[in-house]
Parts: sequence; structure tokens; C-alpha cells
Amino acid sequence: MSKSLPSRADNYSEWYNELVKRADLAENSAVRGCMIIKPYGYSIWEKMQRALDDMFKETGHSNAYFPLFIPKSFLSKEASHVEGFAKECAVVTHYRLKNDPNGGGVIVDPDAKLEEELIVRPTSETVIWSSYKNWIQSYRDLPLLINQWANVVRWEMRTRLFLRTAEFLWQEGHTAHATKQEAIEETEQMLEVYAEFAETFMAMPVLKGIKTANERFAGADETYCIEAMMQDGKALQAGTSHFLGQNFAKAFDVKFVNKENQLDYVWGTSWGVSTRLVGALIMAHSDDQGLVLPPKLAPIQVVIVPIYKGDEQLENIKARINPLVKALKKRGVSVKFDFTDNQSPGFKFAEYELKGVPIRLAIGNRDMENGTIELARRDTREKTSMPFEGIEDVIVDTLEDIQRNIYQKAFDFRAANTFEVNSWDEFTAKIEDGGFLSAHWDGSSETEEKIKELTKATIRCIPLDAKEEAGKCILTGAPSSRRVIFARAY
RNA sequence: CGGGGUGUAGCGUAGCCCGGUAUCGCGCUUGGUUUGGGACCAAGAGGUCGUAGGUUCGAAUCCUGCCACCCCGACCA
Repeated sequence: MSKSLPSRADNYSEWYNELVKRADLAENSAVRGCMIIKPYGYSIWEKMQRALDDMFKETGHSNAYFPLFIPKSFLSKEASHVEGFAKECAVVTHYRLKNDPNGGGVIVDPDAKLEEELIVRPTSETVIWSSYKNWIQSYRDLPLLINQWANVVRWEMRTRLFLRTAEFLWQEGHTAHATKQEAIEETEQMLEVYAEFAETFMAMPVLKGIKTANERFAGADETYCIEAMMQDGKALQAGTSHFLGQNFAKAFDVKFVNKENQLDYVWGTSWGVSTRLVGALIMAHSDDQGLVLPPKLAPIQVVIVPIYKGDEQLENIKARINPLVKALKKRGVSVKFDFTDNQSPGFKFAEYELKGVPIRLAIGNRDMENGTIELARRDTREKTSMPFEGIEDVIVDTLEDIQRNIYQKAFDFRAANTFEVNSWDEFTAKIEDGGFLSAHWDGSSETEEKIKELTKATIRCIPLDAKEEAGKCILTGAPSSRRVIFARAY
């Protein structure tokens, strides 16, 4: 194994794949397309979960759990929903194995065929709405605000660790409301929650917008999304929030009596983010030395590496460092004091850089004599010798500064790679370099398809803050009233 | 599903054309010396050469089937 990563400039996707493996985040499993999330990778996901879960609770949602299996008949109740997912479903057909009479292990017992096949959930709208039918009778039962943390399976042709896997972990919120207005507000609120999470915790600026009809969730009336820009200029959909209208209520016959004693279908939303966010996090900030993690999501925020000769020096260093570790933990900073002697300090430096630990402190005999400590920050890779006295405050401030700095860096990168284009020539030339292209579009699915076919660029979203502006579609020249964002996407 | 490629120790590989029981590096174990940017020395352990069959005195090597994976395309909320 060579010591350094492939560089982003040489081969971005190889850099990504290698980084995921080397940083010990995840690996491929024996099952095609399914990944094993290793402890370090999982701890990042856990940090994400905790922050998101708090935000969901804060906005009034409760967690629940629905089954992994969906009766086949459920899936077909909402026509466009089944159409959207049918091609990528894993199906359970039998419930028993038996010994192979010809030897050679076990075989599926043909006598154990299920009456009705079960689909491994690709998303849970259908099971959940079939329960909501029983849960909702009156406007007093509404709104119903449920979230679940679960795994889902979508049999993708081509997979990549975290970004697109056949099985992935996610949360899916499913809410029911008495009015259309309230459901739309919920959809928008959750988009806002996602955007805030992405920007404050992941330090990743996102574009909020609405999907075109082509890109809309199967079964939704409107799909809202947050789109982020990766360092290669490609777009990544980081989260979606769907206004389901009354589609699932009608498909599953979920009615309620309103205040005026009239029977009506409820209005629904669903919204989700997945382990894909871990992939987004990696691609948004990391560099050729390895991961760069935002302090708010880093499993280890500070690592302390002692440099010593002999037990006596180590004991002296421990005596100085242990109180610092204690004090930092008390302030909510996660610290690792790595005094193992299996590896040289140089090895540890490289290792913790690869793993994206935001701050590294090094302390050796020289520092012990001078009353100093060396602080290295991962984002800028700057090393500074500092007085040991007062280092605790410096660390806390620096963590905040790193969080700010990597957000700003990502923000500036996106700004530098977002362009307004006004002609087809300009569009086709510019799209080759990646980035977001803000351009006019005539609003038709045919044009959108055509552009995708010609350039591989898709409409990522119609930004929520898009200004009214008269213009001409870059492909057809037909009139348009606002710009949309095009990009090549993951 | 089309086109191309690859399967050899935990990982990365040499050997294959031209058949003689497998090379090197990393990692691992033990001991010692080291430690301010991926330490060094010594001694070790570790292999159904993807799989099934065929050719042969003899197969990692040649032939055939199968399987898996990777890349390109198709596909992808």
C-alpha cells in the first residue's frame, strides 16, 4: 500500500474511494453493492443522527418503527410510486430453506413459497400510510408527526460507498395534516431543518430549491431539495422533502373528520436524508492528505501525541496532559490522548490527518522545558508552538474557527464555480468544467430531457430564492421567467 | 444486458507468452534499538494460485465450462 492518497486532481473518484477505505470509514461487503460501515465511519453517522434527531424532536416529531417488509400489494396502490421504485426492489418469495438432497448445502424449499411476496422497503410510505388509516379519524388526531431511523434497499445497478449503495441507512419522516397549507409548511420547515443541519453541522453550503416534474419523488406533488457542490464541481442531492398532496391518503383511504364535520383526505409529507451525507461530507471538505472533518461532527476533535524518550519522560508528559484532557472533556470536547508506543509520532501525525481530526497537539521534552505545546489544525495544516498555559481556551476557540473556516472555504468554492450562462454555446462549453450553471429553461420536460441527453447535465433545482426575470431558454429560445440550476450530478 | 479487463497470503503484486510445486513489498508475531512528519535490525508465521473439468509423467502457467469482481456503456428520486 502506498503511503499517499491518489490526488483529487489526478483522479477524483479514485481519491474518494481510497480515502473512504484508508480512513477506515467503510468497505465493500460480500454482498454486491452493500457496504460495511466501520466504527469510525459509523461514529460520524451517529453524530449526524444525534444532531438531526434533536432537530426533529425540537420541531415536534416522534420516532417510531415500521417493518422492513412491504406486502407487494401495498406498493402498487399508488400508481406513480410503484412505477418509480419497481425496477429496483428486492423481493422475498420464500420463508424456508432445506438441505439439498443432492448434497451441497441448502436450497430454497419450493414448498415454502409465500402467498404474497414481500418487498424489502425501498422507502416506507406505503406501510406507514396503511397504518395511518387506522390512526387517523379526526382532525384531533392531526397533525401526525412521525420519523423513523431505518435501513432501506434499492437495487442500484452501480454503487459507490456512501454515495449510492444497495442498502443504506436513513431517516424518513412521514407526516399527515388537516390542510394543504399546513402540509406545505411542514415540507418547507423540514427542508429548512436539513439546510440548517448541512450548513451548521456539516459546514456545507446548500442550495434550497424545488425539483422539476422529471426529478420529483414518485408519488409526490412537489419535491423540495437541498443540493450541494462537491469539489469536482458535481452536484449532490443531500436531502429531500416531499409534499405528497393527498396522493397517499387517497391510495390508502386515510380520511378524517374536520372541524366542520366533513370527511376529507389528509395531506401528507415525507422527507429523508441518508448515509449519503457521509459521502457528501467527505467530498465537500477533504484534501489530498485525507479527511477534513468539521469539528461539530468529528468523532475525535482533538488528538494529543506525546513525543518522548523513555518511561520517565512519558510519565512527566502524562502528568501535564491528563488534567488538560479532563478539563477539555468537561467542556464537551472529545479528546484522544494517544500515548501508545506502537507507532512513531510521525506515523500518528499522518494517521490522524488521514482521519480528519481537526486539532492535533504534540508535546515533547522541548515543550516540557519551555512550557509550550504544538498545535496543528487540520483545515489549514498550520503548526504553531503555543504556551501550554491557557491552551484549553485556544483549543475551544480554534475548533469554532475551523468549523467557520471550512464552511467559508466551501462557500467560496461554490461561488467561484457558479455561473450565469445565457446561450447554448456558453452552456455546453461551461458544463465541461463542472459547477452550477444558472440558466433559463422553457419549463418543458422534453427540453430538460434533451439537455440531459446532450450534456449529461440535469436541472438540480429551481432555487427557492430565484428572482423573476424574463429570459429565453438556452436550448429552445422559448420564453422563461426565471433561472434554474443545471449541473452534472452524482 | 452489450463491450473490455481481472481473479495468486489480510492488502498490493511477480511468475503465465515458453508447463517442473510460487516472487517481492506492506501488514502480522517475537526480540532488540528507536521516537519533533509515515523508524531500523534480526528471526519467524501465513498459500485449496476464483471454481469445476480436460490435456500432460507433471498445470498458477495450455484448453473448456462456470462464478465473482472491476472499468466503459445502458440504468439510477
